[in-house]
Amino acid sequence: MSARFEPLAFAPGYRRVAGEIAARILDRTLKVGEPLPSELELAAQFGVNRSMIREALRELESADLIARRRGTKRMVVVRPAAAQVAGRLRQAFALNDVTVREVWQMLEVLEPPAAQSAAAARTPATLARIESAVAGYRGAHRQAPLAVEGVGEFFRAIAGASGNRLLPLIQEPLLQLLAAALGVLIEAVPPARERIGIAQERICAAIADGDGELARNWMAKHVRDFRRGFELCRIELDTPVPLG
Amino acid sequence: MSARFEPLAFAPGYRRVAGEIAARILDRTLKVGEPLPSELELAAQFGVNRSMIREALRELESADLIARRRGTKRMVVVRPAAAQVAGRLRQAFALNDVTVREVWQMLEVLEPPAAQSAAAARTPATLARIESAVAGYRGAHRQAPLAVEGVGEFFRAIAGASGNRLLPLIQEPLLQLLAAALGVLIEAVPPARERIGIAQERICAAIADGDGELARNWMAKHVRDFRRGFELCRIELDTPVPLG
DNA sequence: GATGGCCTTATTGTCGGACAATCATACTAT
DNA sequence: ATAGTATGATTGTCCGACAATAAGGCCATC
Repeated sequence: MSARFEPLAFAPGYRRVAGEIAARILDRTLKVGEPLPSELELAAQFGVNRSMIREALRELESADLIARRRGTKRMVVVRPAAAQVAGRLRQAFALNDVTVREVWQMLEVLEPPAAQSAAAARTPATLARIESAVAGYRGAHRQAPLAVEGVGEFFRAIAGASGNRLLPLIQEPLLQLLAAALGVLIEAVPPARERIGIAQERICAAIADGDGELARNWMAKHVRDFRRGFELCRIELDTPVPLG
Repeated sequence: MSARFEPLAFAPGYRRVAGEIAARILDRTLKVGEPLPSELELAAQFGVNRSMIREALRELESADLIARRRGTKRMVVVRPAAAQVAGRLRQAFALNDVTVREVWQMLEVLEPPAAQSAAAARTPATLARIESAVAGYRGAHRQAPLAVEGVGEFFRAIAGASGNRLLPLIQEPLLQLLAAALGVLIEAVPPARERIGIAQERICAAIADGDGELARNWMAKHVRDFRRGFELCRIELDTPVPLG
C-alpha cells in the first residue's frame, strides 16, 4: 500500500508551445530585441494550428517575455523591465490583502541599506539623478499628486544608485502600493511636505559626501517619519492597501 | 511647434477582454475560488468569438489570476501564491543578468530584520516550523541537494514567522536564484555544512527565546558566512546567476 | 538625395464552424 | 452504498476565411 504515484502531468498544447519558446528566450537562443517568426511560420515549425500559436503568444506576452513595439506588427523578445514586473507584483500583493503596515515595514528594512549602498556606489550620473529628484520634489511638493510622484522618483533614484539591480525591481511595487496612502498623507498633513523635503536634502547631501553611515541614519529617520505621518492622518495601518 | 500629441492607444480585443475580466477579479466582483463562466458564455456576453476569449484567458492564466484545478475543466479565480510570483520574478531577474553578489546582498539586507521580526511575532506554529526546518537540515545536510532544500526551508520558515506577508513573496525568488550556487558551496566546502547547522540552531534558539537582537545578530553572521563560503569555493560573485 | 505617394505582399486580428476527448451529472443496476 | 452507463456540456484543437494594416519596393517630385 506504499505504492504512491505522482499524478501524471498532462499539458495542453498551447502551454507546451509557450514553454518551448520561453525556454529558447531564457537560454538566450532568442536574443532580446530579436523578432519572433510570424505566427504562420511558428505554426508550421511546431506542426500545429495558428490558433494554438496565438494562445501561446498571449501567454508569453503576459509573462513579459515578448512584446510588440507600438505601431508595429512583429513580436520581439523583450527583457522584463521594472515597470512590468512591478505591475505584476503589485497585483499579487493587492490580491493577498497586504496592509500598509507590511509595505511600510519592507521599506523600513530596504531603504536605509539602499541609501548606504548609494553613498558607496554613487557615480556622477546617479548622483545627478538623486539631486534632480530632490529639486523636483522641492519644486512640486505643493500639489499632492506631483509630490507623491516626486517621493517615488527620489526612492527610485536612490535604489538606482545603490548598484544593486534587484533593489529597483523589488522596491517599485512597494512604492506603487504606497502611492495612494502617501497621497492622503501629503494632502492631510501639510507639515509633512516640508519634513520630507528636508530629509531628502540631508540624505542627498550625505550620499554626495560618500557618508554611508549618515545617509543610512537619515533614511531610517525618514522612513520612520512616514509612519508617524500615517498615524497623524489616521490611515489605519492594518487595512489592506487600496488597489491601483 | 509645441503641439505634442499622445500616441492614441488602440488595444486589440483580446487585451481589452482580459483587462475587463482582470478588473473584475481585482475589485473582487469575481471572488477567489469562484469558477469563471464557460468560454462560450463569455463569448456571448462580450459579443465576440470564442477564439478571442481563449486568447484573453491564456493571458489571465499566465498572470496567475485564473487557473484550473488539476483534472478539472472549469477555470477558477485564484490568488497568486508565493511560488507562482517567485517563478515570474526569478525569470525577470535571470534575464536581467543579476549576479550572485546582488542576490546575496539582498539577503544580507532582508534576513537579519526578518529574524528579528520572527522573534517578536513568533507563534507556536511558526516556531514549530522553524524547529522542524532546523531538524530537517540536521538530518539531511550530508546530501547536497537535500541540504540546499533544507536551507531554503529554514529561510522560508523564518520569513513566514516574521508576520509580514511580503517577505516570503520577495524572498522566494532570491532563494531560488541562490539554490544553484548554494549547491556548489555545500558540495565543495564540507565544513560549511556544520557551520550552517550551528547558525540555524542559534538563530532558532534566539527566536524561541524572543530575543530579537540576538536572532538578528546571528542571522547577520549567518548570511555573511555564506559569502565567505562562496569565496572559499571560488564562486565568482559577479557572474550572472545561472538560470533555473 | 530626401520626401511623399502608391502598390503589392505578408501578417495580424477577428470571425465562423467543426469534431474528438473528457469532465460533470443523472440514472441504473448490483 | 458502490460501480457501471448514458447524456450533455466544455475544452482542446483544427480548418478556412476575410478585413485591416505594417513592410517594403517603386516611382515621381521637389
